[in-house]
Amino acid sequence: MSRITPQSEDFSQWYLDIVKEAELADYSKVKGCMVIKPYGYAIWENMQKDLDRRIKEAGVKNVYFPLFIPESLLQREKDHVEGFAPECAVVTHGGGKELAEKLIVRPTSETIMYDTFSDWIQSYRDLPLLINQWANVVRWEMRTRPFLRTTEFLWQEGHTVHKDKAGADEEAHRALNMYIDFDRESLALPVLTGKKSDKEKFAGALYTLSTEALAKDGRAIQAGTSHNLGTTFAKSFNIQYQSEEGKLEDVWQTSWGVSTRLVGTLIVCHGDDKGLKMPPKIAPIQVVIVPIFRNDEDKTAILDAAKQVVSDLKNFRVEIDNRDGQTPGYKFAQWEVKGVPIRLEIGPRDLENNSCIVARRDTSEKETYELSELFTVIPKLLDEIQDNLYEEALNFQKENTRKVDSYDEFKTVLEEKGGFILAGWCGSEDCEQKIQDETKATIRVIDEEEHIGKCILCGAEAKQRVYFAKAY
RNA sequence: CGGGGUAUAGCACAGUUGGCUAGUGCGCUCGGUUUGGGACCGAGAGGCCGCAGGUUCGAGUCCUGCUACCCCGACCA
Repeated sequence: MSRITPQSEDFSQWYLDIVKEAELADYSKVKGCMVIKPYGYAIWENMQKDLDRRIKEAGVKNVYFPLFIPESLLQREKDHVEGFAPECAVVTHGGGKELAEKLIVRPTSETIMYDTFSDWIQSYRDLPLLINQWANVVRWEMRTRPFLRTTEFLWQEGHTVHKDKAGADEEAHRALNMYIDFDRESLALPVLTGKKSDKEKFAGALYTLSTEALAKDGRAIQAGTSHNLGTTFAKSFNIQYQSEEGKLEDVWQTSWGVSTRLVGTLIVCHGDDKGLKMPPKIAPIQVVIVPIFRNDEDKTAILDAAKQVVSDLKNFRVEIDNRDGQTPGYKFAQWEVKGVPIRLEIGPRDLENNSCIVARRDTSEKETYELSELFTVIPKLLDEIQDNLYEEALNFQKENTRKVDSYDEFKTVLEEKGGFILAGWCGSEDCEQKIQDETKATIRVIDEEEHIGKCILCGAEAKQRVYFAKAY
């Protein structure tokens, strides 16, 4: 097995090495698409389970809508279609004949869902409508990278319908907070949150809220978004309800989602030169046992001890690596690439003392424990590792978030350090665009809506204070 | 769509001014020695050299035309 390129040498190559060496995914024969392998899929599956629980706790029901969207339906909302048309895959033939109406492979499901929502909703008693879908979507992006940007990706899209702005605002923020909690508690990821600028918001939305993580190469990565769609789609898709007063009113809507990009986010935020570091909460394997033996007697005794450990830790995801033909050193390295939080080494020396070696992936520390105390030690250690990963990521984020007062300083920090840069902004799209053209940095989120200070580019009174960064 | 590159075994690559039998490392199979930080020895299996033409006694190698993929931009979860 080849070694991994160090992060400092070529981050992009390092990333691709991890995806390959940790057996997360392969390139597929279909351009821009990937084959997600069992280990990579298991990570996504664990995220899915965790998030699905949170979604259901909020009273949101799962549904499934078709993959194909009739072209006319997608075109119903002007801003939305302008945003998505260039990246749509289109089906023109079916049953050997040219279709009377082209079908768009969904880039997102607003249009096809909302056309149906207009039938589902008549009265204020039908609201709020809280719907979620786990699905695949296709966006024909020009440049792709496994997990971080693929032509086809898996995601969760929540779609809710409310009586008024207050209802939609509340839901958009509830979803955002759900993502913040999920990122923190399960993925051990600290995120920056806030509103997007108008230029960066979702096509057709009133406003977009975002969670932004910071990769170890200093670039921002959008982890999740939550949109207040206002009444835009209500008007295009004719979704109205009769209020208590008997009047017809437009509904207010939200949509929110996270994707398989989160798997890539884990890699770029937690990974090191040895490979991936999986947060215990969503690690496919939380503890791996590597038995070490010279002969068959040792092997039998050690495997028996290992099986006892598995049963002591039956509430955890524990695996015994009893493969023949690989040396322990090889196995150690391989499980480190895959980011397994805890490794147990059990050999003849340990067995004599009824003990084993416990190695942490996050700190590389090794300690010896009695076999009989593992059932109390391991759960504690897993929590500790989960917390430690969050702390490390948080420190990194803090160290790489800087405030600047001038454009020169902005450019210097961006070039030399990267990370999030806090700066004043006059609110004009011209300045935003110009900064992007000159530096490649974009506004990730708005920090303060009202701000006293100057726009770093034009020097006018700043309306807002925003976080800039180069982004994935 | 611009700029750069690559195409040879599952993967990473070498293959000279054309030369006869297609190479190396990793991985894989078998046998043995090993096993506490990516083991070693030996024996094997595995190829339409991206596709189509052309030049030549002879093409992986030279010429022409395709096609695909990768990297850097523009677009974006």
